[in-house]
Amino acid sequence: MAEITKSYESREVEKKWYAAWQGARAFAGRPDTGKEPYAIVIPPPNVTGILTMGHVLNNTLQDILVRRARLEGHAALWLPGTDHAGIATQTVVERELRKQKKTRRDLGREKFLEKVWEWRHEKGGIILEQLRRLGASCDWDRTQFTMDPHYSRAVLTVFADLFRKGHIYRGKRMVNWCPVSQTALSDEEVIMKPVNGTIYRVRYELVEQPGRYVEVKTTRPETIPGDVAIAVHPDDPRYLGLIGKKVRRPLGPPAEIPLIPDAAVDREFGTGALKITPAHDKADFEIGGRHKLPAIDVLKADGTLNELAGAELAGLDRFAGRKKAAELLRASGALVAEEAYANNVGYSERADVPIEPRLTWQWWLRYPRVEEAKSAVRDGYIRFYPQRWGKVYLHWLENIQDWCISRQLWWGHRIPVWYRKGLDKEALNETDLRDPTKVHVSLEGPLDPENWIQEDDVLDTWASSWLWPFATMGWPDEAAMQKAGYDYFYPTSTLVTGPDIIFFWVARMIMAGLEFTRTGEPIERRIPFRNVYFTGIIRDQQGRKMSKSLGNSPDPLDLIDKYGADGLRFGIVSIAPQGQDIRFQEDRIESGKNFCNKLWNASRFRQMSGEAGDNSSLSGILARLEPGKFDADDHAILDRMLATTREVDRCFGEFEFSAAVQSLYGFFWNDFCDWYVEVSKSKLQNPETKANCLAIQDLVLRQTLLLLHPFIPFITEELWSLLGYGTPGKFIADALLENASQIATASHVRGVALDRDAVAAVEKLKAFISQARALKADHNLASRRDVRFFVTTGEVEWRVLAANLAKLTRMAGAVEISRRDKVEGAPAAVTPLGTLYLDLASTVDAGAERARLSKELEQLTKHIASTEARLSNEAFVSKAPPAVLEGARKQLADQKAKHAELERLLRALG
RNA sequence: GGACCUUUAGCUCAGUUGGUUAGAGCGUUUCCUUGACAUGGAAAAGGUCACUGGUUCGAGUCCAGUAAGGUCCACCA
Repeated sequence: MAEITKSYESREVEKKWYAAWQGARAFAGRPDTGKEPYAIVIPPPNVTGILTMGHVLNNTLQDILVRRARLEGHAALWLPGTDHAGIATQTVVERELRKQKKTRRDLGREKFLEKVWEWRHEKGGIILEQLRRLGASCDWDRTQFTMDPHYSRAVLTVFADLFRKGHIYRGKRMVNWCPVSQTALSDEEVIMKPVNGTIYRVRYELVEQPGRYVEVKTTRPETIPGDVAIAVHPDDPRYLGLIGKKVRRPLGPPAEIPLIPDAAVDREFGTGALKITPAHDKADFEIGGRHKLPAIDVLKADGTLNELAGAELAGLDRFAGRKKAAELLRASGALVAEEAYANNVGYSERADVPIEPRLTWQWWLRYPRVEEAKSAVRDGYIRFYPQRWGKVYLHWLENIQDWCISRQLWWGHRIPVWYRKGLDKEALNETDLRDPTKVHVSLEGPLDPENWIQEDDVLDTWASSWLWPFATMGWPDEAAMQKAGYDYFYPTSTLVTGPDIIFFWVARMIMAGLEFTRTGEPIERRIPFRNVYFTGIIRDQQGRKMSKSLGNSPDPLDLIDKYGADGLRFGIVSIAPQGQDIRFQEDRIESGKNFCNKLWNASRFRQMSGEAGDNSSLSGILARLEPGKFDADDHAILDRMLATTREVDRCFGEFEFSAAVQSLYGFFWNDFCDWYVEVSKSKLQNPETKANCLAIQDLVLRQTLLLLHPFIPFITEELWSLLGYGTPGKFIADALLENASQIATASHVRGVALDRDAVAAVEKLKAFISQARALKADHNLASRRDVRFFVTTGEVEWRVLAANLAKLTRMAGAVEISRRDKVEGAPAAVTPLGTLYLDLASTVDAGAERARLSKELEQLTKHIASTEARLSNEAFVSKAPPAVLEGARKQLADQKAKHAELERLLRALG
């Protein structure tokens, strides 16, 4: 067995074991009918992505789940991959082209796509390499990409199927248009931002009554040339006589437009009169439609004004146009007033510019399985953690709008629709769309392609990633599904993702799963996953979201270099409570590293303490236990080990990862290292107790490594091997993690009858030691190891002390602890095992001593008063449960005994 | 406007169905390089649990309200 070195070198160990795992295909997800399946599909990062702290948290949690599943004996699969991320990727490649002063249109569609593929092969998927550094145990042989041929087939199959079922249609509607990317966006890709702008009060002159005006307030004067009416509320007395009259449009080509009544107008807002610009506002479009008014589009696709806006505005960008429009209005006297105004403006999430409501032809999807998707979560087939996200999910589904699935991009799945040559696309109605002589929809395309023209648009990226849980497992190809183990692994177990994509992705995957998998079978077979764990969002210390633009996110790879992958994993999990956002603090990552160091050194101590005996299996270690030689510490550490095992079990059941980590941390550091290892030091010097003590250490270390392995896989694998717990050619993950009752049963068979009072006994010993150390510290003797203690105590207590005397003397840093009948004039402390005196050769400062004891007495008196008050409350005595009552009585008795002893000590001081 | 979350030690957070004197890590003070670990050990200081009411024998915990901060959805030009 190799020696455990003085310090843990994460870099080499991580490299070594990751290569070993991959070489042995330890992460392969293989269906095994003798085992329970456990599957996770990764939320596919953008192929352009690089690892962020969010990814670190998210993927660490997935790795923890899948590694734990392996230890529990499941056939586990973690399926990785990337998303083609339409806009993001196309933008990256276009940016590169721009450096060569080219646009994608210069290249043409085919050449441009070649460039994107080139880019993807060279630079895409860096993030998957980075995940390996983190220790992610994905089945890399199965890596998926949403533009892979078989995945694309799944996407197009779904399109054709939904088209055939009538869920997909083409329509000219108001969409969110991004003038930078020059494509339509779904509602989910638009984020509202408060913007400080200007609102303009503009007057429109009545045609029949020159000199009389109707005033409106608008934030967008540049769209006035697109006005087709002024609307007022039908019951608004201010405008009663004016409805039906005409006003002159104050900007753009001269026109007379009517005043129309419409109940959608808010009388309270502005002047109560609203300019109607159907081409540039959703509400206006609806009002225009009701009154059969035309829509005049004054903008081009790139957001510049066109000739319909008039000669002065044409060619200007919309923001420059706004200024110019205000100037023109001012010059003509139509601008009555302008004031600062804060309103909410929709921004393109990707390009970060205001979106333009724009009337265009797009493909739309009426979502399938909406009701069933609600039921899946409402009725508990799918569980959300934390549960409250279920409400957000249901609210979205209640108010669901059709999904605009077409994008005016090139990078993506081109919509499998062909139009008969010579047809006017714009004029196609619903009937034409379903007429196969006019419109062809299929994966293969028409047999006579020369007579058809394919749709230019591609599908929204999310219209491919919503199929992720089953398209990654071969769907819809039977042979591929067979090979991937679809029947075995679907539905997957748990999805780990951020709540920010609950609509984009989670809800849509549920609907897709319900619609496309296992038609006719019950809902629990068709859902894509059984649990969804929503992580928190990682924020910086000021509480801001971590983002590239703010530059407030540390590079995870730097953190790995600095603290090790295990340190990073342990740290990030320990600060990520369920369902709450996380304020990132690097010192928590550092403490993750420190924990690894502690684990390393405790193992080192174990190795240095003596040769093992059979360490290679649980039963081997159990056989080395000598139950007859157990003392209270042996009982207590095993009891705490089982309790921790149970607690970690519970945490996995509830997805409480940080609680699991904290429990393991406390157990290992405090119970094992600070106490058991310390008491071991005297037990190991005694040949009588040495072997049993080593066996107990092995039992605890072995179980701790197993429990910790999902969280910190590298160091646990290394120690597992160095301590000889494994067998050659096997990994720690090949072992089976026994639960608390299995271990208890197995120990029982070996004659170990765990003493449940031992924990309480050890607590008393700990209190005793603590008081002894405090006495020394109070008298500036903490560094001295030649001090003597005396104890005055009863027979029973002394027997406990005597049985542990060697350990206690060492732990207290004393040369001797002995019993006396009476001690006078020495500093003293009242412990649960008797009164402890520090043997001070020098004279005691009676004043200081009195102050110290008086302070303690004073506090104790307060506690006694409150306990007495409770016990003298008749209502408490009659209504509290007996256990609580008895506890209070015992507490009072203890407090009073201690009180009496303190008083006696004070009297003795004189 | 609607929904949700948060408020506990200087900082970041635990606190599981209401029950002894409210915990951890970091930070702070003092002491310690003793053969696993100074990435460490020991001792200590530090909290009227945001506020106001209510329920209860008993409230950090349950209920109502208030305040502050945050998130999501909808959105009036």
